[in-house]
Amino acid sequence: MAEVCKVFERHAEKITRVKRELPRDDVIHELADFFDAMGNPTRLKILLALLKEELCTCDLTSITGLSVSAVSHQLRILRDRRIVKYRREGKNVYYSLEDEHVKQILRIGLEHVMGR
Amino acid sequence: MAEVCKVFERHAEKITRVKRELPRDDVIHELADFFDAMGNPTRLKILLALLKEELCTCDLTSITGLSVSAVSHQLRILRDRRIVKYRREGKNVYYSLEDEHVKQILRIGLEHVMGR
DNA sequence: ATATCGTTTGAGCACTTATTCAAATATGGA
DNA sequence: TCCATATTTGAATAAGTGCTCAAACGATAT
Repeated sequence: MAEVCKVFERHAEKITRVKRELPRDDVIHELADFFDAMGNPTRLKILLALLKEELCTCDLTSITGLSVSAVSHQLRILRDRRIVKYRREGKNVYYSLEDEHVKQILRIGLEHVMGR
Repeated sequence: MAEVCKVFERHAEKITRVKRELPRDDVIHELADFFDAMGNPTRLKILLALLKEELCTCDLTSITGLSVSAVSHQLRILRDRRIVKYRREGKNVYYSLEDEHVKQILRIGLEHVMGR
């Protein structure tokens, strides 16, 4: 790394300013994990389904067409990254989207890919 | 797959409704690719830098602290998925964010991880 | 044309990740 | 208690990903 080109001298100011204004590395990592969680077809399908309404693991299995185990593994990732929340009701565990941010991002993303 | 549990019978209506309202699979894949592109620390750092201003490959190398090659590879992914656009000016290639959707999503995402 | 600078590309490799399978756990009912 | 249903978990594996290195490309200047 760090085979800096001559541009550095000309752009030095700009570069240090941008560097200084950038979020801390741990914030960047956390945000990357957040987007990464939505960046997989299976997990995204789960999230888009939950954008409609609360659903249990079994519902999501039927909706995605995957095995119960596969869905549960993906749900764990979404839980760990606080993108979905859940509640137990008898034998079922119901999942829903964590907050408005998640919903907004899903809607804007949809708009983005639909409109082109 | 498809080892559907008994819940299916009770939730049949709900499930088919959600299924019907879900975007087409190709749309979901495209959207997943979109989020996936932001779901990597290096690429995300590049995007957050570009949220501040237009920058050339070399600037981004210096900002990320990675090799020119590594940055260029990641820029290719961001280009292919239409998350950044670019223009050539002499020997330099300047990159910037594709549109308002991308900027909005980055800002909301930041809000999401910062506020907790 | 030759050289230099900035950038891109392809191959290769270490590392990560999504799914499957088998087994474990949790809840409610007979 | 024992059983069925719903869900979670861990190990294993096949497929995918990010980086490095070496080479090529494109633009400008000499």
